[in-house]
Amino acid sequence: MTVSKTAEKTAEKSAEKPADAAKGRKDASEPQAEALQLGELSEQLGYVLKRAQLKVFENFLRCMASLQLTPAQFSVLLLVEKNPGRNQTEIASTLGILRPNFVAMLDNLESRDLCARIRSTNDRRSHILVLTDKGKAVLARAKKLVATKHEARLNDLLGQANREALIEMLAKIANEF
Amino acid sequence: MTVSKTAEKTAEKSAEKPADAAKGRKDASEPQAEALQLGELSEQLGYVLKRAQLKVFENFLRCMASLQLTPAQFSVLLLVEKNPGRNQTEIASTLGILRPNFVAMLDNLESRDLCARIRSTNDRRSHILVLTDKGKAVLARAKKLVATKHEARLNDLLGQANREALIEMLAKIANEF
DNA sequence: GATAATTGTTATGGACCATACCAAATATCG
DNA sequence: CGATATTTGGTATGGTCCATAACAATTATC
Repeated sequence: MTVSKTAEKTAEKSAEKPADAAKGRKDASEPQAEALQLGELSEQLGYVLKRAQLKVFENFLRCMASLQLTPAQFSVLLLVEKNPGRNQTEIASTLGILRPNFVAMLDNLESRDLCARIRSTNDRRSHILVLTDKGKAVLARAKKLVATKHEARLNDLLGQANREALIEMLAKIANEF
Repeated sequence: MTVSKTAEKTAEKSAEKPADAAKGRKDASEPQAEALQLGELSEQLGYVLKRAQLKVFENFLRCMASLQLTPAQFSVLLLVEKNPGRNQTEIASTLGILRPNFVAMLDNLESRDLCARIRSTNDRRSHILVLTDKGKAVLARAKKLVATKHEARLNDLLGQANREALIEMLAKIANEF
């Protein structure tokens, strides 16, 4: 997933046979044949979007290494904190997670004592989700890490105004595309 | 992966027991308890980025349904066209695809007669990649579809200037984050 | 009260990604 | 030159994420 800093393994030998293999090549201008042309690719929305997303997730994981939280887990904790008393279906579907896939995720968070399933008394089918005390504490630390080490990089890179414009445009795409 | 248009399966019954279950509830103001609060989630770069990326890929696949090209396949064809005479390792690594995973991808494109592997005479280990005539034709049609049905939507949604600014910012993130 | 719908869950398969390993071909260097 | 290391395409394999079908328990519907 590196790539952008490519050119370190493309080597220097191929794609030339005539009018060049007989010259007195020795020192300068040796390692050409490098650096592929991205061409129209760098203008493709999907391409640059995916690339940016991978980089951002990668950085997120590094920032959260001490708390061992993935972006998806972080979003679950955030949503449960903001919406206490909701069941699994509501939280999962809001995040675009299918209920079957949400089970293992919750098993993980619950085993780490970050959140808990509580049988609802209204509807004994559903499990109400809440954050444990530890979950609240971990989420608080996670927020600080994200704000200072992760989101702050966007400001350093784009500036406050551009950062907000970017988020807004992405949200528009996510909602109206 | 839908979500944004949620609220159609969250139902209308939970999270209320006192001071409401005895009223004369009948018509108006019935289905509350809807619409979870996204909260800080909508400001999270990674969250909105991933959401936007999924939407864009989804739309890309719809636009390319007639040609049966995924975003990854399209990027391979674009790169091979722009850089003829390169081998698998070079094309794959430029796209962030690991060589082992690139094999099946090429098998697919080659079986559809869109591109071909040619044993290099310089280095008989490597396979030079080229587009077939059919591959060039399909790519040409794909470009038109992407331009008119896919990228055009960005202009309709954000406007030309914002579209360019967005691509530029995403590229910056992909390269410097 | 019979039937339909919902909730959490399991099982399962596909797509994508990453690592280890291999044979053939080439590069490197004593 | 020849022994060793490196590179290339490939296979095998496992992990993660995503999607569908099916099921028991519970609740809604009529």
